[in-house]
Amino acid sequence: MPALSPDESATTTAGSLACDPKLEAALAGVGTRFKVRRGQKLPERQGDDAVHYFVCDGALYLQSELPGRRRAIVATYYPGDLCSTLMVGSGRGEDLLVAESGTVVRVRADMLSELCISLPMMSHEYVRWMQVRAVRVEAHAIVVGRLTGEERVAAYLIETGLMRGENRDKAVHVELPFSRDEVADYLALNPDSLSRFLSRLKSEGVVTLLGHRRAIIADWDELLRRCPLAETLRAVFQR
Amino acid sequence: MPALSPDESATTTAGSLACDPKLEAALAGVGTRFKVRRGQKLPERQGDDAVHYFVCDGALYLQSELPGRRRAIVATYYPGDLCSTLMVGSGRGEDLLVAESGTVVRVRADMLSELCISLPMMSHEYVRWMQVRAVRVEAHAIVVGRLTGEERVAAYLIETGLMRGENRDKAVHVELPFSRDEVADYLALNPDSLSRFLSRLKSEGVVTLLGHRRAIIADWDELLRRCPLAETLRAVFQR
DNA sequence: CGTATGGTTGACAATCCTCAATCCGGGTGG
DNA sequence: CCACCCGGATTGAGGATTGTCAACCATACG
Repeated sequence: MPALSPDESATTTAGSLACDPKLEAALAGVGTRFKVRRGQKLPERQGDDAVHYFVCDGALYLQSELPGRRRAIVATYYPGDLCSTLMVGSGRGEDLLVAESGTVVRVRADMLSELCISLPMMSHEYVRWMQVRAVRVEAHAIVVGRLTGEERVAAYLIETGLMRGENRDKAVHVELPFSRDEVADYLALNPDSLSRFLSRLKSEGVVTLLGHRRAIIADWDELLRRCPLAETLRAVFQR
Repeated sequence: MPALSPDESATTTAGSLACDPKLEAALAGVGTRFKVRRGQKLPERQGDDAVHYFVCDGALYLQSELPGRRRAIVATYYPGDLCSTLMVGSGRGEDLLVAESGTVVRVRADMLSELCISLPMMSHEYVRWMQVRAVRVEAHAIVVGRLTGEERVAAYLIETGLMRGENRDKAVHVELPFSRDEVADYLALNPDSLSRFLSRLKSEGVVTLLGHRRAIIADWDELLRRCPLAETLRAVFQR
């Protein structure tokens, strides 16, 4: 068993990862729990208040549109993550979108603040969410800034494998939440270039693609060797 | 007065920016206040505990070294910022360094947690620090991932101008905390390329460089026009 | 079974990196 | 006060990587 492989004990199917039910219940008590569909844009305000989205199921991402058909996907939110819109401004082209249909709990910012006072464990958890987010974005900044195209693709597969992969007889199966264009914008790559790098990994037997949304990482260790940030990613993307 | 210019009321010299004295005093009460010199590496542990550094004066940065002489500078910490080393692992090549000599307060992680319980305002501030940090790194990820070389250089000058600039008869004077190589690694650029882009901005009369560590942004508005992320940077780098 | 959407691939262009030569500025010693 | 030297900064030529555009292919869906 390689040290960096996804949790072997994970037997749930991808997309229905466990997230602390006590937290979810506490948040649902002061917020609204509802289903979201892929492609849906989540409002960053409720009236005049900022809101938080707790991901129960599915996946969200934060994008930023730039002039000239450039888009950056800055962060991905997985089940158990809290996405805060306190600093999101759609006036600056930033939007929170649903990558994979699922369930979220929406909580108004002031409600969460109150909850943090009445529930000390929530306060602790809130800080942890923010820290995890900061550290993940840092790792992501290194990926898009200093890695080559092929290393970036490896980094994405490692991230997704760690967050959503299942171990099946030495290979890792992953359901990919992103479309090609979304992966490309997440990795700051052109979709054409992304396709090339993926093809290379395919032809070298590291991964196999089943349809458009399912990948089998045949050689996990080889994938790790192809990404200089593998160790950091493991520390940061952990479920 | 351009809408995006650095605060006109700032009369302090760069490097001695104001940071909330009450916060600083509260932190100094449970931590250690000391001077740091440029180039110094700050330990990320104190015994077995993680620590936080509150920047009173000067500037810090977080770097990550990669195989093959690649280095990424992931974040810069200005006066008033709190740098948490909870997730920094020098085992993965990450280090916290001093860009500009100054003063910091070091607080052990458990001490800060206690302070957050006894002082509700500190808890609120802690969350805000983490959020600001995440949002800045997000903006930075867009800069290094999706902007062209020249746009990145403009982004850096805007960031530094907003955080440390002084308005003097329509121009903005800035003391740059980073060396050339550090700026290059912060922008995910090669030092040679950085030099080229700076020369272009110089020859076009947007900036003037005085010595190696001092810049005069002659045409602030033009600089903003050259960076598609100017509006976001203003929202995020604000003192 | 046809159409539509999205993914792949090839040729070429643009951008940025690498390496090496040159330049400049600041300190040192004559 | 000036010549010299050293380290960092600049600049040029050439190469590597990635982006662009267009044609082709596959998969999904009615």
